[in-house]
Amino acid sequence: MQKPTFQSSILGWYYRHKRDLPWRKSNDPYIIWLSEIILQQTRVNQGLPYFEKFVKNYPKVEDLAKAKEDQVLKDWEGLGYYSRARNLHATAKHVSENLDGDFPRKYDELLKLKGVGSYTAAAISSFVAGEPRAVLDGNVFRVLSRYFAISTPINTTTGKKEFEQLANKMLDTKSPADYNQAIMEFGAVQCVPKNPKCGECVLNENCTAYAERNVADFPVKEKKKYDRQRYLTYLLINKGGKIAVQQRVEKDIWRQLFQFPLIEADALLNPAEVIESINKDGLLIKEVVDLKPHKLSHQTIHCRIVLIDTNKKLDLSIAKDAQWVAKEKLIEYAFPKPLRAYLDRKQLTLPID
DNA sequence: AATGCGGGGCC
DNA sequence: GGCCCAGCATT
Repeated sequence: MQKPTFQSSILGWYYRHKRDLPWRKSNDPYIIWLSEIILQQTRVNQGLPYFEKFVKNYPKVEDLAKAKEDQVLKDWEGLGYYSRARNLHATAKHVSENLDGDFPRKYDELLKLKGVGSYTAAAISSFVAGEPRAVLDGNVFRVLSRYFAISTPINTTTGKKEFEQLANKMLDTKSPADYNQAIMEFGAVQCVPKNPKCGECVLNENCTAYAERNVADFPVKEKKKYDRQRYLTYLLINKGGKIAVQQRVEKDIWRQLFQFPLIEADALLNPAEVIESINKDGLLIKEVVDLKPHKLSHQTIHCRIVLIDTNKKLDLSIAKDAQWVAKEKLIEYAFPKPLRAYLDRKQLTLPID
């Protein structure tokens, strides 16, 4: 039985090598929850500044509950997976209004919250209440699949079930908080996806994949690949110093973020096609800028910005539901990454007019 | 059971 | 260019 060895080795490694991360200083379920939502599918270094920002701007759950949704989105701008921010806000309101501000600590209660799944519920309940629930994230999948040389694909239902059982079996129920932190930290720092230094690993004596010299083959994952190409021609319409801005509402990427009126088609539109498609004369196209293709995990977005001058009398149907925002106020809106990057660059050079 | 959802860093 | 990351919700 190698379970005690596994546990003590990984815990010992953790106490020697753990990084100094701010959320580890807290035992407040609200603070831990903030960090966990931010870190979903996100590397620690990328999430860190956002965590600091949210703790500073919203020190208590009531502060987050009171905030305007668009402000929460603005604070989340650039972090991606924006449904996390919407669920974050909804849950803060729920806890503040229905639970008397008392943030849940038990696994079953946490699981009911929007945006909290089995991983996050296990993490919070074990960290703040010592509940013996094993976390199962990308790190744990990797460590366990290598240690036991398990070939079941981790992104299948059977794989998830098998690893969940194994993870709970390996859990050190005497110190679930430290053990959960330890195995994730171990995966993030030592048992890394590419080129792990197995020669100096505290688990290498009993690691099956290392013994078989096929560490790189784990974890096994069924790959599904397709890369959708999308073409967004944005109309940056300037009417007397104000810019047409609209909010995305459809169930699609960047929902609830802001943008300029756009035409999505099978290709980017050239200026003549833009004029034709909005069916207006008297527009002055001043500039056309193509952005570097923006790669998401599942699609590549090709963006073109067409700068257009118009006048007060012209009523463009494409900007019908838009609000007209002064250039200097654009900074207050949460934009998708490529548009924010464009606006930031523009800011450095010359005004948008 | 499968799919969609962001952005960044690494190789 | 592909892979992966302190996953979750929806269908």
